[in-house]
Amino acid sequence: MTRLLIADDHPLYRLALTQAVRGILPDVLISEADDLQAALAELNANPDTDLVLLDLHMPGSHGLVGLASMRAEHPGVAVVMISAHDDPVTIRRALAYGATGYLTKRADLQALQAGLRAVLDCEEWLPPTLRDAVVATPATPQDREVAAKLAALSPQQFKVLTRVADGRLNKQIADELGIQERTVKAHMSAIFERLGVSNRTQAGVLLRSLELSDPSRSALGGLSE
Amino acid sequence: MTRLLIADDHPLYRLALTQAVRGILPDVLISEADDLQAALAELNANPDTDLVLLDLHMPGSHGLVGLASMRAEHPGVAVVMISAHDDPVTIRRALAYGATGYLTKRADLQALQAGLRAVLDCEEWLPPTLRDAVVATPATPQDREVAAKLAALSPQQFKVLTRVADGRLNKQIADELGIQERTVKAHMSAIFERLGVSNRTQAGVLLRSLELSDPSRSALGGLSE
DNA sequence: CGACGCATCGTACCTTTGTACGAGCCCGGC
DNA sequence: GCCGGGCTCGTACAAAGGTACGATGCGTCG
Repeated sequence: MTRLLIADDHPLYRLALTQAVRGILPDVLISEADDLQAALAELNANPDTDLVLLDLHMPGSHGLVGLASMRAEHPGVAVVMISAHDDPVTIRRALAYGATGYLTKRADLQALQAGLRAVLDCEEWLPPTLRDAVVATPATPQDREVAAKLAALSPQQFKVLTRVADGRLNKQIADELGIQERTVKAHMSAIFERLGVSNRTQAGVLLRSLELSDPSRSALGGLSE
Repeated sequence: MTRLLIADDHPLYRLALTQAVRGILPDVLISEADDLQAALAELNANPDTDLVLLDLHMPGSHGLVGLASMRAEHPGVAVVMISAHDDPVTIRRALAYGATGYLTKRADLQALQAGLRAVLDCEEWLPPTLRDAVVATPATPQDREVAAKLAALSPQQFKVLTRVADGRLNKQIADELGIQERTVKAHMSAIFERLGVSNRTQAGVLLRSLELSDPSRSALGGLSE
């Protein structure tokens, strides 16, 4: 049985996506989430999910952070980005960070379903109108490097990193993850080594570099005092 | 005597700008810089500079960081952004962070000179083709808030902040600025209070939120071990 | 002139961070 | 079965970060 997760903060668009999916896969299991935290929780509850449709901009996940989180914590789940912001550079970056495909919100039902079919057949898929432009846009060495570094982190290390990037203290992170502060420190040392940085501020900045400027939102969502 | 600084990492484009300026102001004093550090040094050497033409993307300054740096350290100097990336949202953000105008690199000589004339007369200026779109694009509350917070910092505090955002240690910052580590700590406390954050990681992330994703470059230039 | 903000430096103290040594458990691949 | 890696936890220590009191001199602005 195919299981699918739709992560988008727009209820109506979730509905439209759901119907589009059901049009080609009538008996698919579909979960929904309206922010990154809920989406990750959903994946934890259903690790056998086959595919995630992930909005590029939603609460708790701005830009490619959500994508990287899912790839890190659930490497076996395919993720397709969905966005109205169909810029070749952005698409190329999404692919560099492990996206299986990229669907534009401007696509009509037929185009959307064509993309879904391809992705469900485990093919990489891009909007036909943008494919040439994306192919002509190589991933930057920096993106490749950051993607490789982040891919080298273990799932738990990535969780720690996301909280570091929010400015949390080791003790707070330990409480949130239900582990001891010493363990957090052990993870931090491993993170520093694999990312090639020397302190938490640099690690946080590196992760935050996955964010994209979003017209409608600030990049400072998670800062807590 | 009018003094002007052209900050762009493209020598040919600097030359073109220089000639455009001389076409309307034959005896202007023009300095050049090819990275942010050089530009700031030039401003320190010539605090009586009237106007800076600042590229949106150049070494050491990606996105709006350079703009904010200049506004913080030299509030009296007008800064005009120059970029081929003429997105209304970006332009609106630049204005929120204190830019006097925005010139697009796609402008021809006449359009460029028209813009320069306006700016030299201390008028705000935008590309005519984009003016309507920009006016229709309000600054986000988040941008206003961040801009207000950064504007509340003193010049020296801003210098400290930029180095914190590069992951430097207090001691390193002290050495770079030629002051004692205790003084850096005093600045840090003031910075935390004014930015409404509680540690250096959050402060660094806040400043880095001014960066814009640049196709040709990574956002991690300043990370040093 | 007086108030204010800025920048600098001082002392003392506690917290947080980061490292260096170590360890045991579990799981999946060779 | 063995090995390696991830995840967990342990102790001890050095370094850095952050706070709370303070102080001085220097400009600017009303």
